[in-house]
Amino acid sequence: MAIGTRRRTSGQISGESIVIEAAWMYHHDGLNQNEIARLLQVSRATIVNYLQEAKERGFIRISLAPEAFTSHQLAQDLRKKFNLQAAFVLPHGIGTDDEALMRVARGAAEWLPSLLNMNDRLGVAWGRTTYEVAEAIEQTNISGLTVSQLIGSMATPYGFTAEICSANMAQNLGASCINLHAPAVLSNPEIAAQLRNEPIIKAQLDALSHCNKTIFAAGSCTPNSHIVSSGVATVEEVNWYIEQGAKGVLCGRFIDGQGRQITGELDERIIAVTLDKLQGLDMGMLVSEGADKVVPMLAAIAGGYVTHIVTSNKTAQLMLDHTGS
Amino acid sequence: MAIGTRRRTSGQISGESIVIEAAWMYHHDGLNQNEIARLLQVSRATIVNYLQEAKERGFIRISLAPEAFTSHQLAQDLRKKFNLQAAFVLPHGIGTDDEALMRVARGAAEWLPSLLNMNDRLGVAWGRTTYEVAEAIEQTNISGLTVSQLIGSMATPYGFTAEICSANMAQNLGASCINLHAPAVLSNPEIAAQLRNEPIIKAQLDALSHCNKTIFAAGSCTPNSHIVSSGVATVEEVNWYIEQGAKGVLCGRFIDGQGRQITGELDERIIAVTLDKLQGLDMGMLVSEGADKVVPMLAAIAGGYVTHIVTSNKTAQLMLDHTGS
DNA sequence: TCCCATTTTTGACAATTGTCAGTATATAGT
DNA sequence: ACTATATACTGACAATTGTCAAAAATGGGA
Repeated sequence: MAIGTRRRTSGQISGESIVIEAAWMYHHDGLNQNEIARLLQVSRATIVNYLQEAKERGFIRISLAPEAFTSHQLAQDLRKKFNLQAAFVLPHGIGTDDEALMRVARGAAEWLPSLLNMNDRLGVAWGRTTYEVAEAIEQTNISGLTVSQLIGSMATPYGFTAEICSANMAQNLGASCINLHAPAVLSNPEIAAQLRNEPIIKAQLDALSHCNKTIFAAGSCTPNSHIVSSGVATVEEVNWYIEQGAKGVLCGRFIDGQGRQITGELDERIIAVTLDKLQGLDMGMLVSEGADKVVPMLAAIAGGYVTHIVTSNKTAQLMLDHTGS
Repeated sequence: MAIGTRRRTSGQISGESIVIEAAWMYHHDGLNQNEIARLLQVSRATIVNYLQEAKERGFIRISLAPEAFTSHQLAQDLRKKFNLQAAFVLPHGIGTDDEALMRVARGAAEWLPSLLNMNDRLGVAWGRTTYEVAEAIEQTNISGLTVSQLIGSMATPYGFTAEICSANMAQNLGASCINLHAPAVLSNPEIAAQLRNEPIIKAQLDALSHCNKTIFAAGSCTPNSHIVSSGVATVEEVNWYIEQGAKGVLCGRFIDGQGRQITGELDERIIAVTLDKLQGLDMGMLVSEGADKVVPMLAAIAGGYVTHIVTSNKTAQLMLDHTGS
């Protein structure tokens, strides 16, 4: 058998089988490379190559068990204090805040597939965090899953759009994707209303109403935050919302400290899901990280949009320590 | 932050967080132990300890991607020839047949959880193979899953019973378990009939009828096979069934080359699911390995009990080469 | 406060794994 | 049949990881 699968003497087909064989022996049988080399009658260096090929081709999957991040004290505390189904708390690490955000995104990417079932309809928001989560998801295949884009697209300096967020996520989850083929913000309420009534857009917005799970980030609500730099709102508009008591941004909508939507002129011009559709779903996964996100996150939780949370231990601690405004 | 999570200066809680941190840095960030040691300000040997602790506590999961075993030529050929949903073909390896069986069992254990959805009802057969599969499943949690025992128990020289097979599997899948609290074989048909009518047993047998997925092995049908040594049937009984054209054994029932059940006196005395309940389900996973299992496996497939198959490349090749009886 | 049992960490050494330039084998083109 | 080119493999050396006995730190009792 071993000789029959020698690579040199074979085509491509059994050629890959010896790679799998080596990977199995190494990772399951716990043999070391010398033993495997002897058994398969090749040099040890070749085994190194086989193992690398197995890694590159994605045959070998290394993941950290979700329990490690949901079971420790900080995660439990979060879960209890905010009445969540589960909290996933990653080490913040010693790096920059940006590195911590990447960690949180990768953590969410690893956790998300295990929370999805066949035939779920997942709504996906837009933002740096969401984009990184989508990118970091490893290829899986959840049968019958549908991914929907919760907010229209913006041309941004960041180089990723809401469409790319949802499309990437759908791609990596093996899901079908419903995009919103519309800009997020229009210049006046009338054209926005017209667009919402276009059959194509109407159908897409309708599909959003039937999402049973969502993933989103909490946006901070300050004149120098993402909502302004991405061009969704002007500084004046944001200041107006702040005056009305806005504490955070969710899918392009402003919310107060209790998570209630604050409606203003801007809301008439936005093409996005309405917040009432996001309350009380089977799952609402809030993925955010950073001191500036604490208040928006608490607001989102208060509004009943959140059942699962992914953040770092640093941010989690700030959330627990936060004394209600 | 790093200093705050130092182990020496803390209780147990943040003590485990540094273990997770090290594991994350190593496996996700791709740092080596020296870099991690420097960043966390401990010696490299300590990092080794942390990583081992993470491994032991199951924080780190290494698995081989199912695609590696379902996508290559042999698996595709099996799938097409026998009209299966999927085939999972593992390397037989250079070891003994017993080692190959263990591999196949572990392969099935790794594949099974990804084929189960919430609220499934999984029927579990009995045998060495089934036992090893159950043992090898890593702890997961499939919500609402129910595991049912397809055949009553036997006291065997092997030290495992049908109850242990299903209980272990349920345990490791985080499922609830319906056991059949009855012996597999009784001394006469009358007492078997009485037992089947006992309310408790009746309810349990009834539950079996509602399984939508099953996992089982094909038993060979010869005087020196498992079915005799386990005490289910005598040599005389097996010989009688062979004369009637029996080619294999499934859940204690004899089947011919087309997978049709051959009924005899013994069937009256057995407490087990009836084979018609196992046909055309959402999933029927056949896990078997060895040259002597080829004919029984083909019979089981012909009978429509099988949608998924797990075996070795050696056995798979024999199945493909087999020229009809 | 000091001491002792236990746990955690460490440094030095051993074993394993990764790299890379060079060699062997297969494949395609004339 | 004979090169040219690409692909797969190997040996020697470098880097990383694992082991283990000894040292440091912890946490209770006297």
